[in-house]
Amino acid sequence: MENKGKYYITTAIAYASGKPHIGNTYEIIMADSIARYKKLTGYDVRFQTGTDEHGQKIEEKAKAAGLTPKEFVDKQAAEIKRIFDLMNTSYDKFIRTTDDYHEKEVQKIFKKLYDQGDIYKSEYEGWYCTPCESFWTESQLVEGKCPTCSAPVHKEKEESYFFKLSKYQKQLEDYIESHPEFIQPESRKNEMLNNFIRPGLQDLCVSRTSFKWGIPVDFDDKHVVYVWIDALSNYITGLGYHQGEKSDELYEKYWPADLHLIGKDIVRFHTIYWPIMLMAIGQPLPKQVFGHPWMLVGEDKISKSKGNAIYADDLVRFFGVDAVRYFVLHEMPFAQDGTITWELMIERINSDLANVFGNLVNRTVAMTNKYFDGQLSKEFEEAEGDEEFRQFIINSVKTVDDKMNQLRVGDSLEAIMELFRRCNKYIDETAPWTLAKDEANKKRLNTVLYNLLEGIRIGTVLLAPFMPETAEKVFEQINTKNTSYDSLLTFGGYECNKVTDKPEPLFARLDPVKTMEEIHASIGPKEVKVEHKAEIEFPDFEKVEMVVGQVIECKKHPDADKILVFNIDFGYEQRQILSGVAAYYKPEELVGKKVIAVMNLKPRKIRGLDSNGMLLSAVKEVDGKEKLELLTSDMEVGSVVC
RNA sequence: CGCGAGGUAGAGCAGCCUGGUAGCUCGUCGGGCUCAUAACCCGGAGGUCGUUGGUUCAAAUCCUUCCCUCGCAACCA
Repeated sequence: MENKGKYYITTAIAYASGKPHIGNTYEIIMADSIARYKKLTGYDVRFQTGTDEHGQKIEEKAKAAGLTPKEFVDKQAAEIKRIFDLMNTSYDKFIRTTDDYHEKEVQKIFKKLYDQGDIYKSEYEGWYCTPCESFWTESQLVEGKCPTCSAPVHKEKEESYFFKLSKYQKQLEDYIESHPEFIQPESRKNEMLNNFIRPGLQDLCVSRTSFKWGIPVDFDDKHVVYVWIDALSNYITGLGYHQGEKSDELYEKYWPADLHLIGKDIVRFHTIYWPIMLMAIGQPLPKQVFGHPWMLVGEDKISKSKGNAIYADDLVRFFGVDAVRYFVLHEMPFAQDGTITWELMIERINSDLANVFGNLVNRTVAMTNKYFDGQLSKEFEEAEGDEEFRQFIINSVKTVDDKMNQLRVGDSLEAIMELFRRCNKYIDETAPWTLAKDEANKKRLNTVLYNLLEGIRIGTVLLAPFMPETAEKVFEQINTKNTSYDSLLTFGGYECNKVTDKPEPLFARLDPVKTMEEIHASIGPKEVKVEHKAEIEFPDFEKVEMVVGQVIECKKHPDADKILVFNIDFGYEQRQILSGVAAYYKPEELVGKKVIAVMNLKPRKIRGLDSNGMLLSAVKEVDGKEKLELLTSDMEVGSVVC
């Protein structure tokens, strides 16, 4: 096969603060399928992924876990790698931002930018709250005081290094405009230009003094390099880029990247900060950045705190690696968020993988055994419809290629399924079991089965980048070695080897009800993670003053969507209390209700209105939706709750 | 008027850029078939393409009004 040149693809590096859920895992599966497809079609591919291991959050999480940051990220990185391996992803390089060669290069890059005046030392000025040790912006302050503890704040300066993005703004804008394929999907391109670049780029804060777990700035050790320069440069340090010296061969060969595959939330960093960094160090820019959509569970964004997270290893345990790969790749639209639920997963496996694909292979192999003892010959007898069938199969190869070149992975898989559906239809059209009744039709029957096995072979070669293990199984069952991409360009590459005499079903059909029961039994209980608070003494509890009061008046907060403003009668006084229940109640339906309020909570302003207490309510997550009820009482107004 | 995405058959989506008979998968109903994993194949029912007005010979598609949903931001004492 002709060598089409090199192809360097990367995923974003995963933040090593927790276990990646299926939404995170989706990215590397997609990258893997693209990498494998490029390899199949004749590219010299390099595929890099890894972990982002610095930052305050990791520092804190490590502390909470009683580990050093390094011990903590070692554990996390191992877990992330395990999941990537479980998903059978063929990355060539797993980089960790704590790798020493990476740290060294980041320091050199930082120094280089500083020396040439692109990074300068300045001060970040903001409102500082001493008790909370936090900076706040003007707009975050509540009445000029700390929004968390209401303590007075003062202006304070934190020393920081800044990167002069503005210097490269014009150059970047020109690049983006003259390379329409650079940012994908295109809607993101306009977003970047209109919202960030054209209004003028703010200089970027690229160092921190507020935490220690990062790459030290080697000429100013109070500072650590903040995420941008550290994380983004992994794409070149992983290839052996050396600032100011000759880089490794790998770098010379593979850079610039052909594709950075990332989530849509970090498009900005990859299409603004990263290109500017590269311009500043005089390196070529990546050819394309694709911000893929997100995978949602039902209607919701996946989040651990919501408890709706679905993990790759659980999915694999129930469905197998390739079925999970198929699902996430097939189900994710190009530019719109996709949905995953256990039910959808079962449906897809049954209809596409078991019924259409698995069953096709099974019935074809079975007939080959039944009518020809498993071995066909190349003696053919044409009939009407054969040519159209062959054309359809060959056209599918082209369709898949078109779609893959546009990174439309889901559409590619759909085209492959379409091919298999066409094969099933061909069986019906030709009715091999009828041909088999008359020995005179032997040659014709041989032709029909040959066309089918060849269709399956072609479809399976196309499928291999997406479902590698399944493809291997099919190649074994139909006993073909002819699995090159070149062999797909003309119909007729199947060798007529003896097929397996005991075809195992590729995918078992799943009983939706039974499978869901099993899933609930196995996963359900674990999802409910109760986080208990520390034990308290009775006197602590006694400090809380709770009283029954009646709602006299209730209206929406004029400036806050989620908040209702209550006027509540406690018998001895009336109070205004604010509560964030607007999503659950209409104001008028609460008038007259007797609710329970905490009276001695420190008053606080919320978006301009005073709240002198807090209403009690019960909250629980039910079926992924938060359910809430304000607690009420039938007791007289003014009753003390204890 | 904070930013963004979206509203097309019971469900999930494509089509919209570049107007020209509304399409796919699942479900449902009916039929066919018996090689196969009760699978496969064919057909039917089901949509005034969120709403208003406009441009046009022609609008799901272009412009406009309003409504609704979902992210992000702010706010849940």
